[in-house]
Amino acid sequence: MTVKERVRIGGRSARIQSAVHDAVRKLGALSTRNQITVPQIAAEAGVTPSTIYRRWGDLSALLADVAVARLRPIADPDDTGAVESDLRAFIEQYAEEMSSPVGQALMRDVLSALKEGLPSACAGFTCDHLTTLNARAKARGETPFDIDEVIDHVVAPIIYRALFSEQIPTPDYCNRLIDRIYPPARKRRTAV
Amino acid sequence: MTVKERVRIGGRSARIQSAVHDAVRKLGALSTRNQITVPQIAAEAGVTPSTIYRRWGDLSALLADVAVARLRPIADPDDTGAVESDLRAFIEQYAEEMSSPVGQALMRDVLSALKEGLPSACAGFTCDHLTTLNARAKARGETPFDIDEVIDHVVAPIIYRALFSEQIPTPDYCNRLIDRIYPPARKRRTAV
DNA sequence: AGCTTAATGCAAATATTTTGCGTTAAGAAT
DNA sequence: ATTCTTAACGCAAAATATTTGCATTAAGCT
Repeated sequence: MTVKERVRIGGRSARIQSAVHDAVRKLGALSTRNQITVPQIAAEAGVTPSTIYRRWGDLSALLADVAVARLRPIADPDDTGAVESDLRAFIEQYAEEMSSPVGQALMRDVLSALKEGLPSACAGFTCDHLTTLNARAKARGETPFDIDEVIDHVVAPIIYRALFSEQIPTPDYCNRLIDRIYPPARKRRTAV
Repeated sequence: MTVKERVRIGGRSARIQSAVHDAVRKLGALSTRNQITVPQIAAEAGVTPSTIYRRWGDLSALLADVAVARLRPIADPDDTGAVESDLRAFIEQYAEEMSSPVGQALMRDVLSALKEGLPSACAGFTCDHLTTLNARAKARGETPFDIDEVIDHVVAPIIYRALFSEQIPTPDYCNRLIDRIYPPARKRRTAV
């Protein structure tokens, strides 16, 4: 059994990682994906191109690494007081982000890299958020929603349209999807 | 107003297109996407690399061009005698194809190319098939299904899982999705 | 059959990627 | 705090990919 060598994560390695990621974000905002090259990123980050090739392998692996970092959540979804409104607020923001040009580009970067597990890791971020909303619901004594049902019938249609449709998912569209989980009959009653 | 120059589509142009597409398919079967290069494809097709760069622009545009050609349907879905079984048969085959390694690779090729309209064109192929099934239903005097509902709640979950999940959509899973369109109450009756 | 010109081949130039080897510094051990 | 091992990085050269100018081939119209 081979012993795993020690990977160095401090000092210079960390600085280079951060500089390269910042360079990718900056150049990504200024040009399209097929205009970005490793030598450009290296110059912007202040490293030599072979450093990038050695550490990441190729451009698509680097773009995916940065995309995963950007897609990884940094905070829990907003707490709106009830699980239904939590879900509606979360999904509306999620749809806005994922269907924006930046969101679409990040999803493409993740899917384009030939690295098994990346797309499912990103899907896991979404699943984690839904789990957080359900944990709150339970803490409030509310009935949690079916996470698989939300993924199949709310998240999947939104992502499918963000990637494959020329019409981006609107807030109305998202709320209509969620109406299948929370039918709006009570809303009609309170509207009278 | 500029006059569009005549594009030549016969003879040598057609042969080169066919040879290059065949070369991409052949090399795509033998290696992973990041191992394929334009010079390799050119050698396999018997053309010079600059021909490929001039005609397609870059490797990802070529891969997308070939992916679209492969995703474009060549026949109508099977006619099983009733719209529900037509849909079930179509979706089962669609899920099998799209979640296979080849299907996943083709979707990634289409999404990776920075060419607006390609992903939605491919989604259009699916929509066309659903329209065909509904035209048959109407011809039989049956009630057609809601195409948008099938796209959002059957197609989208399948494609989402094919791209983002480590578990591929199974026939059971697909049929459970379709059960939302055609609830299986009558099946329970005949099972007794 | 002749003509115009789009597409292609060829080769050179430019850019990117890969690789060997020396240098720097991360991090463990003392 | 110092020393030691060695992972990560820089540099430069080599290999490969991509781009471009120009000549040749042949598609398609008259």
